Amino acid sequence: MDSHKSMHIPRATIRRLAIYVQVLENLAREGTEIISSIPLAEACGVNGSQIRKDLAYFGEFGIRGVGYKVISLLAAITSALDVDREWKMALIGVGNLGKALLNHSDFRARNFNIVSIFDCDPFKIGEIVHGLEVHCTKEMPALVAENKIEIGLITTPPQRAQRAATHLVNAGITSILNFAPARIKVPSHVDVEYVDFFHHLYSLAFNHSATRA
Amino acid sequence: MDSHKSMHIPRATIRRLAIYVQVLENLAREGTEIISSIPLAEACGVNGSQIRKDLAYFGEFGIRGVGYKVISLLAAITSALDVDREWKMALIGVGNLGKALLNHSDFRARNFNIVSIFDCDPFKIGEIVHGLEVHCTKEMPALVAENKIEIGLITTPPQRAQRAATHLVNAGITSILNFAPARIKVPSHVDVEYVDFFHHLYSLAFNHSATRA
DNA sequence: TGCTGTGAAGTGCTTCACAGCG
DNA sequence: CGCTGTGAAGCACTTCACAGCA
Repeated sequence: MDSHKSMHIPRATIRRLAIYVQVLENLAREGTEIISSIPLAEACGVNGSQIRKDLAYFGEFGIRGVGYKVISLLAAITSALDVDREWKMALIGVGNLGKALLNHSDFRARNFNIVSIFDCDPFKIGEIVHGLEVHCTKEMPALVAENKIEIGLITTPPQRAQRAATHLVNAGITSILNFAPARIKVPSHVDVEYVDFFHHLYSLAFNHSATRA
Repeated sequence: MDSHKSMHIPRATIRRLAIYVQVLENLAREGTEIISSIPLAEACGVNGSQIRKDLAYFGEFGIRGVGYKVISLLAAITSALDVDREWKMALIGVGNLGKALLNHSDFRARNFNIVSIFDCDPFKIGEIVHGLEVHCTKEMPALVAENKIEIGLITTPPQRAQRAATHLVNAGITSILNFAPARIKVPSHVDVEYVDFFHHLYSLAFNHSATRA
């Protein structure tokens, strides 16, 4: 394992690191101090070597013959993911979903903060929602620069998701989390993640029926 | 492609079918009648042969030299996924998140209906939330059987997610959608999907930092 | 002629198996 | 002695390339 910075890290590894964080946080809360790869893997629902290999992309964090210190492993992973600092976010689409997210206190707890909100409905612009003024999308470039916003959340209806994405990209945003049930087209340097729990319900439905076929 | 029922279908294919449904629904809404695999693939963010191969697991739905009829392909996929019928669901954990989901009208539109809700807080039991009475988890086996519930939604805090899962499994549920930020342990015949958008934020954060390193 | 459906080739991730260290 | 870290083997999914049909 040579210079960790230069090598390609699988997408699948990154997704699992988020799981490890979740499980390690719960272990830390319960007071577990040391854990070895196999029980940690079981708690995460993966294979033991998987964890060791995933971690190896970033360095050596374990103690041979012993295991991993929960607290310091957690710190190492959050540092590797760069989620041990503040991230500022913009939200576009102040409807039901947007408001529900603004009420979601976990953002602040994890240092992912929504600092500007936007809508294209003239009746909503100027309204104060959860302490934030709803801005017109025209003001996005200025506010993104001014507030050092790095992530955009799309919570519009599907018809307006593409327009919202384009606004974000034009404002200089390169990381987008899209809650709208629509795929969006963005330049290749922009990174998009999709959140849609109907996808998960569809998987459950299919497997349910396949299992009982 | 012989008898479609018997062959193994990759998890990855099922996940993509949900994307195809989403995109086809939007195409249908915009009035597109026919689409061929390559433009459909672009709209979905995947490769053209990927779509053709995914569909081949279930049958032949295209017209050679022409493409796919949007409406009938949509019907074919929703039928293959078994999401063209009603699914009844139970929700455990009537907190902020649980209430937000109960208000989420898309469930009804897609025929995934929450028909019973549970909590272990004695102060909440008996309360009416969105037209449903909050039940004690003890009543779960009876209500699951009576209402023919097939899917369980966990919206408890992480500490109580495992207990909620165990209640669901004991009540005969074999499909669980877990919104709590904790992994749960269930027997191998039970299928669990996890929804946690912090996982997606972590991916965005990592890629953001990696790209600019 | 154009696009689907599909075997074959290619790729990347997962798991194994064990050397190496605490 | 036990568990980590890691090359090598295995497996699953993706992409290619084209035969075959409308």
